[in-house]
Order: sequence, then C-alpha cells, then structure tokens
Amino acid sequence: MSASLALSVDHGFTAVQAAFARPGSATPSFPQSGVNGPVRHFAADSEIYAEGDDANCFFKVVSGVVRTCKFLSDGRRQIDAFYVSGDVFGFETGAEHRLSAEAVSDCVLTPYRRRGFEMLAGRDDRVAGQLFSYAMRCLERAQEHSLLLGRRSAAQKLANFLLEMADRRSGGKVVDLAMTRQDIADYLGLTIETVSRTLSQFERDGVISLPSARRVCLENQGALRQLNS
Amino acid sequence: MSASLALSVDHGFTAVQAAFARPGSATPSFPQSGVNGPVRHFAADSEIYAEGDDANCFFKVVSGVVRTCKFLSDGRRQIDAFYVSGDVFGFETGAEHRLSAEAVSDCVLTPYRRRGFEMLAGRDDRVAGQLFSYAMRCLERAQEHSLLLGRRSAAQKLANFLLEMADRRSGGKVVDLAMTRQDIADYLGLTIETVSRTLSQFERDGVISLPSARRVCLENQGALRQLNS
DNA sequence: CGTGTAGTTGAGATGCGTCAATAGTTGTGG
DNA sequence: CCACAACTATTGACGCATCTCAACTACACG
Repeated sequence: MSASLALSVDHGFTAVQAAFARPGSATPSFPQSGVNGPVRHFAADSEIYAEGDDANCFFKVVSGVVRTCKFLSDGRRQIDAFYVSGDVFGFETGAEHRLSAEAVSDCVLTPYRRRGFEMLAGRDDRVAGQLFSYAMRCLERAQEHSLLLGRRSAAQKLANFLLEMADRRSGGKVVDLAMTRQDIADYLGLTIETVSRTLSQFERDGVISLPSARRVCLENQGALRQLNS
Repeated sequence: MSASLALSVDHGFTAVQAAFARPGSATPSFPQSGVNGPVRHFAADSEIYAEGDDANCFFKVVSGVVRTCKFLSDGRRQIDAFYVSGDVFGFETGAEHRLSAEAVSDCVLTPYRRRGFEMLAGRDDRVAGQLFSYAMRCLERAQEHSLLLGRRSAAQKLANFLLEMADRRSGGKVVDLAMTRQDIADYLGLTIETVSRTLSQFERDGVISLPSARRVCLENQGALRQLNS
C-alpha cells in the first residue's frame, strides 16, 4: 500500500473528509464490494446491538439518529455519543461491543461485516485510511465529551450541546432535536429536570426560543458560545 | 499489504497487545527504522507540547508519567489521560495538537516523526495495525473516562481511579502515585479538597491505608470494586 | 530554622439531584 | 370531534453532595 494510510492529511483522507463535510448525503463512501449488507431499518428506541454482543459488524448511518450507551447497575444510563447520517459507529478491536447502540429515531443503517472489511482494508489503503479516520473522529469526540462532563456547569453543558447539534445539522438557527430530555440528560450527565430548567432559563434570557419541546431556535448564538468558551 | 491491518484480532495486533500487557517493558515495539528520534528527557511539570502546536510528532513513554490536558478560560484544567511506560500519545489527524501534554514526573520519551511514520506505515502493515490499535486503545479509555465523569459520585470516581492505577502498575496492592492531588482532581472532575476528604474517608473505612500522601495501599480491593460496579 | 509547596480538615454556601405535582403532546377508540 | 390514556416535559420545594473559602499540618529544601 502507499503512504496514504494513517496520518496523511494531504491525501487518502480527502474522500473521508468530504463524506463528513456532507453528512446529509447518503452516498456510501465505502466501496460496494460485498462487505456491506443491504440497509437495515430500525424503529425508534429499538436496540441495534447490546453491550457484550459479538462485534461482527459495524454500521454507517444513512438516515435517523443513533445513540451508544452504557447502563449502570442502578439502571441509570450514560450516553456516549449520538450519530447522525454519514457517521460510522460500532467498530471494536475486541470481540465484543463495549457499548450498546439504540435507535433514537426511526433510522436506516448500512451494516459492514467486520471480517470482509478487514480483507478489503488489506487490499485497498484508502479504505483502511477511512476507517482510521472514523476511529480518530470518534476519539476526538470522546475527548471533547470528557472535557465537557468534567468541568462544566449545567448551563455550559447545554450551550455546548445545542451548538454541537446546530453545527452537525447544517448549521441553521433552528435545531430539531431527535432525542428526548432523558437522552440529553444522559448524554450530559444531568437529570431531565435540570435540562428542562436550564433550557427554560435560556428562553427567559432570550438566548433561545422553544416553539415546541423538540424544536430549539438559537436566538443568540454568541451568548451560547460565550458560555461555552 | 495483507489482511492484518485494522480490525484483525488474530494477527497483527498480537505484538501490540503484548506491548500493552507489559507496560513496564521499555522495549519499543515500533521498528527503529529512522522514524523515531533519540529519546528525549523532560523534567517534572515541563511542557512536552502545547494545545495548538504543530502535530509533527507523537511519543511513546519509555519511563515516567505524562498527562494530556486542556485549559479553560478560567484557568481550570481537565486532564484527559495519564500515560505510563509503553503508552503512546499525541497522534492527530489534524495539523495541530488538540490537547497539551506535560510531564507529571521526570520522564523519558521516544519521539516519532509523523511524516516518516506514515511512510513506514505505508510499507509495513504491522506498523499501521499497531498505530490503529493505539488509537483504539485511546478511544476505549476516553469512553470509559466519559462514563466515569458523567454519572458517578466522588467515591466511585476515586475507587475507579485507584483500581486503574493499580492495574496499570503491575497490579500490586501498593500504588505509588506520580501525580498530585490537583492532578487527580483535574482528571476526575473534582476539587483537591474532595479528593483528599474521600481518600481520608476510605482510610477511616479501612479500604485503603496511606503510608504517605503519594503512596496508597489497597487494603480491601473488593470494597473498591463494589463501589465501582 | 525558616520558607514554600502539598495535603488535610472544617464550616458554610450552592448547584444540582430528588421527589412530587402539574401541564402539554400524541395516539387510540368511541 | 371529543375523551381518555400514556408518555413527555415543566415547575416547585427541599435535601444533599460537592464546591468555596479558610485555617492548619506535614514535608522538602535551602
């Protein structure tokens, strides 16, 4: 293989970067060489795989939203990440999935068989580079998430969350949230009550407006960014 | 290249896994093909690289302990991870380091030039697989860390931290901490006072003993694990 | 022996969690 | 179209875990 594998910024990554830059485009960026199965549909709240399941395949989101999470013994939940169209999730180095994955909304996913994909990655360095890039993207997000959870107030967490959602979904002022307050709370390490109260406070401050519970208009993006600095 | 690149569990990863399993062994697992420079020494608390620096190279810890962290505008700090001998840190897909890295104790590091490493990874799929494995290890740790920060009490955080440190340093009952209380606090998203109080409480409960501030004896590992469940 | 840094401990303040009641939203069936 | 149930979200009152501020102790180093 050529030098384009892992760390190259100049080439090998470009196709992947393009895929990320256009999350709305459902065009699969992995070749259709038999490693990907037919798309699969999941109803909202259904389980895609559970913690401990064999990690036979990983997925690319075609449409809808997916969450990966862990459950604690007391039944509480920590959501690790949300994935929207274009995102890839579920690859592992070990034999098992360390997190479970669930459909937040109805969604369509392309499954990739792991064994087949290894073969393909072995033959095509662009595929290998893409996979590495997806893994690094996940790593970057996980690190950002740690920072957010460790040292920020509820208001800062929510400001960051809203901006993240706005950025990912084409950046408009209006953000339609696919997830419930409970999902948001479990992602940010808060309770639904605190999420709700904080959003209400943002609305009172004129920073956002809430036409409906799941629709948020960012009225003052500057204020949100400042909170988040 | 062969099929051993990215996701193979059976081969390609074995050398890397061995390297992780024996963090104490300073034998570099990357070939000495001119991509690694001569080892570099860093005094305790010195900066290895800063957030925003060009990500020209990444490092492998030969001896000592390293922390990667981010600083907030108010001067507070979130430590993303600690790295001990055998660990690799600092690789990026972007042009810049997103976190800064500092020596917790005096330490010795092997630097790897990124450009040179890409070339090598291009020629040798085992090298590429190792790099992928290191990235995935980082990802797994970052995800575990998020879980820890999001939904756990101070006691649970510290129990988890102590067990993690014990596991990484040959697993004995006695753990010598290289880091200050401030480091621990910034890693766990707590204050030094809470760290100190919680450790004192553990000692009163007979779960640990503290022969000195930096030395911890795990007297009841079961109790720690139970807290952590 | 004095000085500086790291760590411990205490008292009080507060942000977020908990519990509980209320309101809004969605879907179903009459 | 309305009634009802089930679920989701909001709001309030109160408690508690952790933070903040401050004093004190322990240890290292000149």
